[in-house]
Amino acid sequence: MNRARTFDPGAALSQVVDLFASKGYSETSMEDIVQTTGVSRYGLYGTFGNKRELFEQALEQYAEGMGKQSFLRLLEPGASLDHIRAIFDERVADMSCPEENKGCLFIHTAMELAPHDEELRDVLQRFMKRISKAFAIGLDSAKGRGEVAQDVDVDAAGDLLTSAMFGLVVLGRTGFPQSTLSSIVDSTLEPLREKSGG
Amino acid sequence: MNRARTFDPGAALSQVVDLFASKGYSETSMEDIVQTTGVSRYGLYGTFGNKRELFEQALEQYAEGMGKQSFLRLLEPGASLDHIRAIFDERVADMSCPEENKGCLFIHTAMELAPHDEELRDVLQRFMKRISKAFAIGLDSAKGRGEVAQDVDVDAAGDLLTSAMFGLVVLGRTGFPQSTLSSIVDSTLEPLREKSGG
DNA sequence: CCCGAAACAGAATGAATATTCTGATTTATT
DNA sequence: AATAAATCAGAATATTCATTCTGTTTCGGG
Repeated sequence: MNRARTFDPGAALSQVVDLFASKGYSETSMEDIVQTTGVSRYGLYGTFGNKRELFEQALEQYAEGMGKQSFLRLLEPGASLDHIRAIFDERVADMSCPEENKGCLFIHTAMELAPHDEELRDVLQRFMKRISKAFAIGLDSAKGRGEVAQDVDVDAAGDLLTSAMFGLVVLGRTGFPQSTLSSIVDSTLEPLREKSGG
Repeated sequence: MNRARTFDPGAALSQVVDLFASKGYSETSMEDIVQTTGVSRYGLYGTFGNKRELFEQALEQYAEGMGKQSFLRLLEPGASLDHIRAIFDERVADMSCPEENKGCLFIHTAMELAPHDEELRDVLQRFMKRISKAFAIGLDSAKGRGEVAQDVDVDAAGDLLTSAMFGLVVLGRTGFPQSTLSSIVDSTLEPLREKSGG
């Protein structure tokens, strides 16, 4: 009886995620979203609600994507310091490719929306805690492999790595070269490492 | 012959700095600025140019203020690790006072404007490099006092601390408690410290 | 093959925004 | 005191934005 939807909501949301991650909330207009996704206003509002709700769903898909792409590995038994290093290296690579203009939906949310949107702030905080926890679990696993020093507090180090990741993105956005970002990653991870042959 | 200006441009700019630092560029309207400063549109446009130019001047005043308030100490001969710690603690205190809603004009500039405004990106990069350099000089001084380990590369560590400061602000904005932020500061600075009595 | 419910494309709406304009007001000099 | 230049407060303008509305098109069930 009804006409079928002509777009795939998941695919459209992915494109919306990229837009918001690159430009943030205020600088991304519904017109941008219509143009980029090819979905009509009717479809967007009917499927996702208003802009604010669309952003929330984008944030959730972004977090899920980050989890699957990067952090799930840290929860597996064989997780090593190399896995953690790889997560930072991917982030550095993203930031060193200016034409792709990848940003960070977490930072945009924190800076633009979190202070006056309690719900988004809580959602964001939950996601960040999940990242810290994943780092902590990965570090614990790496400790078991003798890669991380025994005296490292993995929970505290998890928060440290989460925070460090955001700092890295901010420097990447201001155009610092890949070499600088990589050096910061080195400086961040080096102190955690078990000194071999001391 | 002419009527005198009824406002102090420096004081007005200070208020504009606070507005932009708290809410960023897009979310701060000229109407906000008129209301907060009490300065008429005529006065604002006549004195500072358009919004973009006003922002640039705010960014410069912000950087100067940060320098005078925080980083100049690191250039003096007696600079110690405690001075560096104090800079982070002040930042943590700012972020732990939600009603003041202090933000960071550097991060807002990096996330909102730097990718598509080459001039602001270069200005911002210059300010960040200055901060890294100040940290490096402070670390070198602290090294001379035996507080920082001899094998620390102060230039690399300067970049690390700059990046860490931004990560801290992002976590502060998403509502993490002061204890978490302080713990991250501990984890950041601890590896630099000379091990006493080893 | 037709009907109606749902989706489509895009026009319409109303609010917000950056910037400019206007008439009244002030003040240093004559 | 009178003048002219500059400032002021706020109205006017033109644009952009989020959201809603409208007439048209599609397509499953009778």
